Formats: sequence, structure tokens, C-alpha cells
Amino acid sequence: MDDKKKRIIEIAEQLFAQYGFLKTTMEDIAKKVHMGKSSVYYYFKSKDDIFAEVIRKDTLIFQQKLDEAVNNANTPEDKIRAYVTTRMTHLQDLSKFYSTLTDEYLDHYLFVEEVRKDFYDYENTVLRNILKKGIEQNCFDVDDIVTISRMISIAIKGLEFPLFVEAKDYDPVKESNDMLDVIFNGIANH
Amino acid sequence: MDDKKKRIIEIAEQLFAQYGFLKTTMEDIAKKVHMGKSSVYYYFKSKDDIFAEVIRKDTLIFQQKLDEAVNNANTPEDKIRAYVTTRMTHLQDLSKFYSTLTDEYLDHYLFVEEVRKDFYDYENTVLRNILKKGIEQNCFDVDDIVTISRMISIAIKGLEFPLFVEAKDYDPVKESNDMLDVIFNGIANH
DNA sequence: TTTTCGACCGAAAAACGATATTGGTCGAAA
DNA sequence: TTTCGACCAATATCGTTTTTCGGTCGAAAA
Repeated sequence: MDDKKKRIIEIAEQLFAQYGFLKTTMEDIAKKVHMGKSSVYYYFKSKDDIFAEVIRKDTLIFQQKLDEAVNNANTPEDKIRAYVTTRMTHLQDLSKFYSTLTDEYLDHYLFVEEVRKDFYDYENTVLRNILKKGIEQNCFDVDDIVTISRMISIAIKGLEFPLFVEAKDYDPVKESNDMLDVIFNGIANH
Repeated sequence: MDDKKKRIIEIAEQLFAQYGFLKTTMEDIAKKVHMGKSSVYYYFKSKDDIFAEVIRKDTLIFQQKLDEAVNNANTPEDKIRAYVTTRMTHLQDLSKFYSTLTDEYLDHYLFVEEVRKDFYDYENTVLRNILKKGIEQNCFDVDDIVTISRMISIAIKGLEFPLFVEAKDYDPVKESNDMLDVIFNGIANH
């Protein structure tokens, strides 16, 4: 990708994080990259387009980080634990960085929903692959992989909530592992 | 409780459900209940007060319904299943009835948050009691009741999400039972 | 004493027109 | 190929006026 383009995305990301999407003007971005506003439009066709690429970049980094965490874990169970805890800590960081955006994400509801769906698909693919391998290795006792991966996805999604309302004194890693203890072992007496 | 008061609450609930809290004026309520506006203030000290009592009434009915469902189930596992499925179906009904409110509940953020907390406490009490009895009856293998009940609470909270965004083709009872299968049996190979 | 209501208040919202911003375009120049 | 100043139209903003609405009060019904 063009070097200038990359730079614009970086600057824009900073400004979005600091002032939010609406309060950041194209002028602001252009000025900070030392360009005329029109020049920025040579690289991006709209403000939304810049936003989209910022999100796309962040999502990619997020997924790479998750993939790495999963690859570095050994057993299928550890892979899932690595996935979930990495997901939570990264989300915690994001929630701090993008605190200004949480209020106005309603305006980009459609777009955000799309990204969310993509991520959901990615997550399900990852989880299904781990589950499949886990079954082959006789670690898991699961007959419907699709359903189970969705249930895991939903359960850990529930853990997100405190990140965006009251983040203090919240230990996402501990919460994640407690949830995973339930999911792996169940609570019924076997 | 006063009969007139009850009537006002009923009418107000209808109007809130239909037009939302903000669009419903005290005049609207008074007119529909065939009273002067001032007369309504004889029974309630504020509009918020009426709203609070509507919510309080609905919450009470909700909890009674849940208690009944739990009591009618026999085994601890069935009690939890009864609790969760009743919770979900009732929430589904509420989401239809109060569809107009979901957008503006941000304004009453504090109050709604308070109600949510109360309900969360209630839910945890119910779940803990069932878990405790289940352990005594040797149905459950759990050492930290507090954590486990919170995890169940969080997991089923995740199931709520689709109710408020895309309700069609969503079967809350099936989803609930799938989630509970995981929670009861786990996915690890024992 | 309890209940109802019309008249009224003040704060906040809506309405509105004038002005400024801002996302985006275009053609020229470098 | 890249940059930018000039420009446009739509929208946001702002100052002002008007209306609405939650809430009060005192009197009168019951």
C-alpha cells in the first residue's frame, strides 16, 4: 500500500481516538499530514472511507494477534483459553483508546454492524477449527460443532459488557478463565 | 393500592409502550384516564414516578412468573432450565411491547441501570439457591457457587442480544437449552 | 378531609432564519 | 502522478422567538 496512504490512516486514527469521528474534520487530518484537503481526497474517496480503512487495519491487527496467541498454545483447551483471554485484553485496550467513539458509533451503526458480523464469522471459524482438532485428539466431547462454537462465542460476548460501562476493578482474564472452566467441565456431577 | 392509581399506571404503560416515554405527555395520560392533569399529580409526584411504578409492577410480575416456573420444575437442572427459558420468552415478549422504549432508555440510564442491578441481584439469589440445593442433592459438582451463578448469568445475558436487534427467526428456547447443555455437561471429554 | 381542576410558572424544547462549517468536486498547475 | 486553491451544496451552528410541557397553587367541588 502507498506510504502516504498509510500515513493518513495513522494520523486519522489518532484524531478519531482523541476527538471522535464527527469532531475530526478533513481539514484536521489534512493539516496534520501536511497536505491540502484536496490531496487527501486523492488517496481516499470519502471520510467514511478513511474510517473504514482504519477499522479494517485494526481488525486485521486484532486477528493477527489472536491467530498468534492460538498458534503459540499447545493443547486445544489452551488454544481456546489463549483465544478468549487475548480477545478480552485486546478489547479492554481498544475500549480505552476508542472511548470517545463509543457514544457516536450509532451514526455508523450499519457499518459497525457489518464489521461485527465479519468478526463474528472469523471467530466462529477459529473456534470451529480448534474444536474439530480437539475432537480428533479426543480432548472434547462435542457432537454439534456449529452450535457449540456459537455458544462459546455468545458466552464470552457476555463478558464484554463491563468493559464498556465500568472498567475499574474488572479482571477480564480471571472472568474469562472462570467462564471457560464452566464451558470445559460443566457443572453437572459426572 | 388505590384503584385510581392502578388505572393511571395501566394507561401510562400503554402510552409508554406505544409512543415511548418522551413522546407521552402528562396531558396524554390525564386525558386518557379522564382527569385533569393536576389530578394525576394528586396520585403521583412526577412523571418519572409513574414510569418507576410501571417498571416496578412489570418487574414484580416478571419475578413472580419466574418463581412459579422454578417451583413447578422438579430437579435442580430442570429448575435452571425453567428459569432460563421463562426469562428468555418473557424478555422476548417485553421487547416487542416496549420496542419504542429501547431507543430512549439512554435518558433514564441511571434509573434503568438501578433496576437492572436489582434484577441481577434477584437472579443471582435464585440461581445460587438452586445451585446450593443441587449440590446437596449431589446433582452439581461446583465449589464456588458465587462465581458459577455469575457465569451462568453472564452466559444467558449474551443470549438476549438478538432479541433487541433482529428478532425474527430467533428461537430463544432452543438457544437457551443449547447453552445450558454446555453449562451442565461441559465440552471436555471426561 | 379527600379529590378535582383551571390558571399559571419557569425551564426546556421546538421553530426558524441567518451564518459558518465542512464533506466533497474540479480544473489548473507543478 | 500528485498537489492544491477555489468553489459548491448540504448540513451544522447559533441567536432569537415561540411553544410545549412538567410541575405548582389555590380554590372549589364532593
